Amino acid sequence: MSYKHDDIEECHDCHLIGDVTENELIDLAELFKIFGDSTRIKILFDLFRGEKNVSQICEDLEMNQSAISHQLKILRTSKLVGARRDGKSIYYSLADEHVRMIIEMGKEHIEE
Amino acid sequence: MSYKHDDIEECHDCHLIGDVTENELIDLAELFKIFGDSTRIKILFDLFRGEKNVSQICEDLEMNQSAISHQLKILRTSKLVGARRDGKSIYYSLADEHVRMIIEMGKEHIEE
DNA sequence: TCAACATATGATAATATATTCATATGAATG
DNA sequence: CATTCATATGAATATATTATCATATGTTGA
Repeated sequence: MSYKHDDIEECHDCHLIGDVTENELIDLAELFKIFGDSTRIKILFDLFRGEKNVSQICEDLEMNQSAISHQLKILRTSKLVGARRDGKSIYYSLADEHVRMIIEMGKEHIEE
Repeated sequence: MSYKHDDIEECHDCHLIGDVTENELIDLAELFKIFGDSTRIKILFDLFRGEKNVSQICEDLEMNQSAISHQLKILRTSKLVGARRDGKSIYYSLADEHVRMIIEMGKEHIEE
């Protein structure tokens, strides 16, 4: 018996794993992946207590501005953070309660 | 002003982001990273309903045995799944309630 | 309008990761 | 004990990801 995939390519919308479609799982992995980088999760935790501009985040994380901006872009694209401009600065904040919940869960995991 | 990191290397045990140490966040990112791969999350969802052996997982995911085994090893190493041998087969299962909770949360996110 | 500041972005290089193939290990059975 | 089945593992390749550097964009105030 061979377990090779063999490209019979049924559509990912139709293929169920448990009771969830393959596509849904791919999206879910995508979401977890965002949290799965230490720079990004540090940013999220940093924003947990309120909005901050980029310079503040750089100082808090002791990382250079470009690296932070690149990761902020990923967080923005994934709708995990929101941004607002105030003068020269841009203030970032957690996007919604859903994100707070996931982070909250992370905190609990840590504190257990 | 420069935001370069500059290797002043304070210890990660001491550096706080919010009220959490850098090391704790690195570990947490590590955990999320495991869930952040579609093959691994498919395996975890597949195991959500009960233990399965490797061949069954291969069939469910339509993926080749080696790829599955490699990912199972990562899941084992991270203590997210447990394994038990029965004859020639090895049965895998979710390691504990903590894992189930995270997956449960994923399911909710999907079903919202 | 120019200079200074805050942030974003593109290119690159270093590193990590996943899959595949080939093969090894280990159990069962004739 | 040789063969077959189930799984694991090492090496190689392909791909993705991250940080850095250099530079661009956009804002403010002189």
